Amino acid sequence: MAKTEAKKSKKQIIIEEAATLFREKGYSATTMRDIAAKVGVEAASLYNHITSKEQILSKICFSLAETYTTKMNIIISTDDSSINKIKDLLFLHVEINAMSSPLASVMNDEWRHLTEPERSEFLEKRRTYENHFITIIEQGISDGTLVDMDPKIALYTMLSSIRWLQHWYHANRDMEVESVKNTIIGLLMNGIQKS
Amino acid sequence: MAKTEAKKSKKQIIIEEAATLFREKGYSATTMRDIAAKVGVEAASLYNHITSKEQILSKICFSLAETYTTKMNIIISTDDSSINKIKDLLFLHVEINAMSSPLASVMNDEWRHLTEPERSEFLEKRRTYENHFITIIEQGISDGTLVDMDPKIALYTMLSSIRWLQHWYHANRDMEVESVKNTIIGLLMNGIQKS
DNA sequence: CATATTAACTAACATTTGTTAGTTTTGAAA
DNA sequence: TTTCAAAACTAACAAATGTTAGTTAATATG
Repeated sequence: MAKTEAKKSKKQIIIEEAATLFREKGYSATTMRDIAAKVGVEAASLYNHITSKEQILSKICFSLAETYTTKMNIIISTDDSSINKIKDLLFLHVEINAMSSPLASVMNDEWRHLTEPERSEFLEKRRTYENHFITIIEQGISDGTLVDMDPKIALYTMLSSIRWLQHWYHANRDMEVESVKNTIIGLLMNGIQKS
Repeated sequence: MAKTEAKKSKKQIIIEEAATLFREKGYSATTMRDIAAKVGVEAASLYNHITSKEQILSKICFSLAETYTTKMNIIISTDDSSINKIKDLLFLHVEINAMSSPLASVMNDEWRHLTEPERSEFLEKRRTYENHFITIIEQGISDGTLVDMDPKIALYTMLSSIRWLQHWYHANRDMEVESVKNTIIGLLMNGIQKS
């Protein structure tokens, strides 16, 4: 009563438990009965709250995609330098992947199990996001703050480099969040080689 | 007759077709009937050559793991500088992920569907590989050629950064292999920031 | 208390799954 | 041509899967 924690809807609980299982076993290997057991309910009861297994996946993918898009728009609209925008975006990715609700893992690895038209819609969103990111990198290259390189390769390499967090972080709690953040961003910015 | 190409065993063909499907749809979502169709045979016929679906996955994971281990041992046994050893290992990873037989993708993403005892055996091998890699990084740090940083974080970041190739490369053939290689290694060595 | 809605339950369905059994075809060696 | 093993086939299995139908319990509202 004292606490003002938003009471989670059962639907939300189902989605979160499902996400945990999807990260652990993958979408296809996770059964509705697995999810039901985690929620503490019979499989058939899930259908009072969700309409299909795929809808769960869809909700996960699109809700996180929405988060990325929103944050991206905020960062774009500032008049920060391109290199700072990139740093901000990388921090964002590190945070989402490390804080590791399982959402990141599922969105990145299981989107391919979406069926049409959600699949195309999702890929379209991702493409748009990547294009915005690439534009920022190109600005950095042309204003001379970034090394001249293929921006696409740079983007994929950077984003990919952060993904291990979603699988590893929750198993390696000995590492300090701040330390992980700074090491990764430092590496991407300046490399591992002492100059 | 003129060509001395090793005639592939049917078992090998099955494993390769399966690997392609596993990369595309994931292990669990790929059925024995899918594999059979690709091979051009009925599902039951596969069992004249392999003993189970899981054995296929197992063969894929361990054969590539073997490749990594062998190459690692060669690189370790040279008296090259630690930074050159690291470069060699990164090149190796780029090559395996880019040349992209689907093996890399499957080993990295689907190993968790191995059952015991293969699963533990695989993880053990991976651990050993990583530990060797970390040792090399530590040498580089203590001899002053590498930036002082957590070697574990550095390792995971570097290896992870290369993984996008396994999913993207075969779709983006417009990029030149050499260009991709050099951009990635350059980025990891010196970062994206102009100094 | 009466009532209406929400959400749980049991039972079952139609498919799909990996795999086995038993049989026929293929193709090389004799 | 006969023979024999390798490898294909058809048929079927038991188990597991996502989902629906129909019903009962729980909870909030009048």
